[in-house]
Amino acid sequence: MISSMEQKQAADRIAERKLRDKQARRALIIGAARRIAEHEGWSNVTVRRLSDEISYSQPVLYAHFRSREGILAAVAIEGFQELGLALEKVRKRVRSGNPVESVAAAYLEFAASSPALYEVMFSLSLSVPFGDPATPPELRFGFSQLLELFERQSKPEVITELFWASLHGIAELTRTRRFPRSRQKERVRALVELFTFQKDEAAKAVKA
Amino acid sequence: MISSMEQKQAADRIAERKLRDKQARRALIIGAARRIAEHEGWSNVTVRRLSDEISYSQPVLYAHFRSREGILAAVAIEGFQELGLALEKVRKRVRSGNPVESVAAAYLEFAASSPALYEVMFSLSLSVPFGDPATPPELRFGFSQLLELFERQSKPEVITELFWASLHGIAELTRTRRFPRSRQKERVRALVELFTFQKDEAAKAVKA
DNA sequence: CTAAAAGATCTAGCAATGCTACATCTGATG
DNA sequence: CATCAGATGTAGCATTGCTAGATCTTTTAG
Repeated sequence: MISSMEQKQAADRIAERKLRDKQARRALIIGAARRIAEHEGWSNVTVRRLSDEISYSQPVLYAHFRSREGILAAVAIEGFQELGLALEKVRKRVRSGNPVESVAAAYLEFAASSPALYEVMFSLSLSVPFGDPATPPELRFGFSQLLELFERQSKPEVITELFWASLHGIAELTRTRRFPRSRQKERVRALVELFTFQKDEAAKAVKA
Repeated sequence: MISSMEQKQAADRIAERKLRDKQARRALIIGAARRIAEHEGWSNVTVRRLSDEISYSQPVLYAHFRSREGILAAVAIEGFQELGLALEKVRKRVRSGNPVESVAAAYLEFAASSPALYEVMFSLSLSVPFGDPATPPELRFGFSQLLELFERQSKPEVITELFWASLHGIAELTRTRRFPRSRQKERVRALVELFTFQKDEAAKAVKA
């Protein structure tokens, strides 16, 4: 009886180790994809190149992901997770100053420092409305960080969506070089001004 | 002498006709690409499919465009032209009401009614800063339409870029289904409110 | 009017890609 | 130790963008 128990445990250990190995390899694939994309663009992220990079044959990749697009989707989700964490960090840490400004800067910094990552996050159609329960939690997490900024406003969802859209537009048009980087600071300043609501709207008028 | 003259003219005629034919075929290619993209997505716009569609062999396409991407770029430029015209039309026609609102609605209507066209306009990197003289005039035209909306503001370029970024963000996040369509009207209303500047800022406060 | 030259168009094929059926090899099991 | 299951590799298919060379058509020149 004991022997069978021990065997069971041994089998479990083996299963665990195999799972760890598998997850490690999965992380290796995702990491390679990110690295190549960031240095040489997504068109150079081919299945053959990835299999080379991790020193396995191509079919191994298909044991981890359904398709090439599945790999990109995994990278994108990782990106959303990191973006959410970055925003949360800034929002929680900065007590002084305008939180809207801090979060906006953090968002744009994220997009600018990992352009390929940001690109894949939005070029894919793993897109489901945020309300939908099928939406991966990583996606909702980032949104919720923005939401907290405006929860005191009259229509938080609408304002949050608008704020996100503006940030995304700036990030995207900057990434594709349609906006000159030279005016970026002014753009952010103007954005923050638009989305900073005084408790008393009249205060602004009086001040001016 | 006269005979040689006549020959010259005949040769010109032929050259003209050939040019017309070539342009017509070019338009045919672009049209087919747009149609297929809008119905079946850009991944179905293959060189073979296009050559089928216009009843020519594939190499003919390369007499018109350097590459497949060149075809997409041509479609994108056509798109920018049409967007610019649509905005101009609305801006000039609507005298009553808020021009910012009309233009915003027209922009989003354009993006929503031709999602594939809008997609290719911004997914390609035919992207050069607007200041750059190498930028196709079609691209600058659309921007100039938005610019006129805010030319009385203190920093028209910055406000215009911000407005454009917001519109683009809304369009893109709606197209990829990250925003529920149900709140679209409210989003536009909030956007318009943010970008409508009273001559006297106090008026708003007083009114409230 | 006819032959040569120029130009337009097609056929056929290359290299690269995503993906997969099948063979092989390794390691766990009794 | 033999067997069997699962992991991994080999080899190949269909599709893609693109192009060299052959073929056919039109223009030019004698």
